[in-house]
Amino acid sequence: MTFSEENYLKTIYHLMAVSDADISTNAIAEKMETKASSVTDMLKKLAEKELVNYIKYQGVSLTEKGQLAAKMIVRKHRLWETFLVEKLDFSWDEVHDLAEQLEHIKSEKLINKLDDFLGNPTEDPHGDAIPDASGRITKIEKQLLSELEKNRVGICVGVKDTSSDFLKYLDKQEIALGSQIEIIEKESFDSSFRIRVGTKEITISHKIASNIYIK
Amino acid sequence: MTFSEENYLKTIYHLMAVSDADISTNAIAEKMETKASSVTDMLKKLAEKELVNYIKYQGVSLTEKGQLAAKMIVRKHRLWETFLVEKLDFSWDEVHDLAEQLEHIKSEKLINKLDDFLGNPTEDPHGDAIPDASGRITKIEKQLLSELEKNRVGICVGVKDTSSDFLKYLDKQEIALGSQIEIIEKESFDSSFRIRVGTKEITISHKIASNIYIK
DNA sequence: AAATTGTTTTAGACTAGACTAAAAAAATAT
DNA sequence: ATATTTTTTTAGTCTAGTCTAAAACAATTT
Repeated sequence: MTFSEENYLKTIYHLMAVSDADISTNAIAEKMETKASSVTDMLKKLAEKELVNYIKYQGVSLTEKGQLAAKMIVRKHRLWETFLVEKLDFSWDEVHDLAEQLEHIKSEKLINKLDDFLGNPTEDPHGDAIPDASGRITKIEKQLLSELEKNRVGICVGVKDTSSDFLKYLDKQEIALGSQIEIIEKESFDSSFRIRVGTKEITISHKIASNIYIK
Repeated sequence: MTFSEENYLKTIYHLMAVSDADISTNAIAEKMETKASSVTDMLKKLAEKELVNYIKYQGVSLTEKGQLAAKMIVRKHRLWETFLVEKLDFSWDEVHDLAEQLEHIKSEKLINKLDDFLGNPTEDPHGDAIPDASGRITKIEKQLLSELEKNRVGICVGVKDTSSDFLKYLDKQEIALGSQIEIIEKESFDSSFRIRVGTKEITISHKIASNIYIK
């Protein structure tokens, strides 16, 4: 499987995780910052290899085989991210692009040994689940901070948006995985939140609150 | 720089280390298992980028810039090999192909952090020198086992041939980096050697003896 | 010095993956 | 129901890197 094929599979996998319905050519093109015509070409190729179910003009979904392949790429991505943060001391906003490269290294043995070396983690540095060697995923129960009631307290267990900008913002506010967060007030006018992080009190927008997972 | 460009540079670098004279198109083609015409195409491209000095029909050599780039690839290759053996518990005959992939990961920061994580090693698991971040190489004084006199004792500090077959043979004979080796007898008829490795006495051919470095 | 052999380069073709522009199909609006 | 807009596909072009076959050059032999 080529790098490009792997990137398409991964993108379709992530899109399927949020949409249920078949994935459109345009949705893939947009996410990958490429053109719809390029996507069509690749979908034909992936369908030929029985990695996706593709019907002209009707969108695409992963086959069992494609799903497993995609999970293995996600597994690699998240294990490498964990390695970079835990062992090489990278911060959580730096690791995505590097993992995008490392996820294409071809060796089952390597990734399984890396998994063991890291102590078989079930979540990556952003709180996302790491599929095991057979593709099984341990679901983490969590909810968005924005869904929490006033006066409730929770622990930050993940982030929805993993962009560098958002993660740097969280660093600045001293919000990290494991941080205790308490909802002090919900402002109905602009849906912003007054929260306590550790000992500090800060105000965050609804957009921020709806990108933080709490347990 | 593309993967392919990097592979050509690395090959030229390794050929220059053993030959002094300019490197021929055919030598590169043979080492890379490709065709001479493909090599010519790439040499033009590398010359264009001022990574090599190339004159039609006269062979090629690395420029300063090319040399540094090649060293950085070798550095990455050898640091990843060290990581695989030291941290992930791979054996020394398994790591070459994996390092061929990992050496193309693009990030200076990553490789420097990996270097630190490994304790800034100066040699890889085969006893080859690892260039530092600025390309400097700590020369290791060593000689071939085949050049040693009778009754001399030395420590294995490296191997010349790093093929999986040869390394597996050494494993079988219980020869590893750090093994003490004593020359018991040199057989003049076939130039074979009677040696003691640790407590065991074995016979090895001249070919074997001329691929083991001793200090 | 000419002929032969071997090496290297050129010319032209191929593939994967991207692109643009145009055509076809589907969805939406009137 | 027809017209318009949007989405998707097709057709054809481009680039990087490879290849084969032929031509050009260099080295060796006679």
